[in-house]
Amino acid sequence: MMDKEEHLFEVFENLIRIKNECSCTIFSECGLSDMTVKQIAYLKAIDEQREVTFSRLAEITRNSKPTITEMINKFVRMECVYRERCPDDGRILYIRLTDKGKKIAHAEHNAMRRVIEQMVNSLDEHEMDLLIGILQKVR
Amino acid sequence: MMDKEEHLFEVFENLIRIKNECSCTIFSECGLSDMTVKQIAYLKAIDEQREVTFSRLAEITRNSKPTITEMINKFVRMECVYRERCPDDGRILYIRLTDKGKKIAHAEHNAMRRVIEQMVNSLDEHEMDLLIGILQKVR
DNA sequence: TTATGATTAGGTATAACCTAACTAACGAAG
DNA sequence: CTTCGTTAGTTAGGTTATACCTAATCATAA
Repeated sequence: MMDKEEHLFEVFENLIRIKNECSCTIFSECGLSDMTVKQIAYLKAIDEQREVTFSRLAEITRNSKPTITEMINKFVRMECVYRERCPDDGRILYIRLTDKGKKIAHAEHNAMRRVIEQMVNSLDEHEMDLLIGILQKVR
Repeated sequence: MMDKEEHLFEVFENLIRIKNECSCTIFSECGLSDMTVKQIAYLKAIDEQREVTFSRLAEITRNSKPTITEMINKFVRMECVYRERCPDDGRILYIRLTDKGKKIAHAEHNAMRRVIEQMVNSLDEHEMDLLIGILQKVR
């Protein structure tokens, strides 16, 4: 049994490697290999909220509003987000992700997609069913 | 087919989630949730080399020697590494990982192991064979 | 006119790097 | 066996950038 565990380990290492390669490709496609984990987390936070304002983001991330302004200015320089004024209330600005911002926020997700696509290409329908059946059992 | 892809995606998301939970557990077991990606990469570099010295690490990481001294002092404060003088040449110091340092360097690896262990517990031998057979086909 | 949302100004702390100068230890030459 | 050049690591001191903050200001809404 130990032997099988080892084998399974190698197989999964391989899959994770493929996934990481995909993430890296996506990040370098955006020309942002040096982005910090925190920055990516912030972009994700912006993505998850809809219609997020500066005050709201300050609340969520537990930072002061000037910190958020600074952060957003940086993201604007990086072309990841833009400001959109609320049509009903001129004081409010929404923070929106650009295509590039979305790409980064979804990078992990998309890397996963690419690996799955590779699977779909490598496996037949029967194997897919088997795989789904087996992996569903793991909790 | 689209439907199966979606299904497979969910199944894998679940596995990755389990793995990430494991990594987080391992990091917080070390009381170091705020470690940077770079620091972990450096610990891994120390782990991969054997008998690594300050000069060698400066070479590998393309930093100056004072930078390495500073970095190692920090890791010593974090109780991740210690210095060991070379018995044959008093000028040379080896950088060694403590148990905590090793734990961090191997965190990803160990998280993977835990997930595999969960698989081994959830699946019978036949299912394991099937799984290995199927996943090996993905390249 | 007061409250609210965002920005600006100005400041602090720390990280992550650097060069130059120093100390300790080795090893070969005289 | 001393001395001198070399090597390994450290210290001192500096730079630059990041990531935060408070207080004050500006624009808009109610």
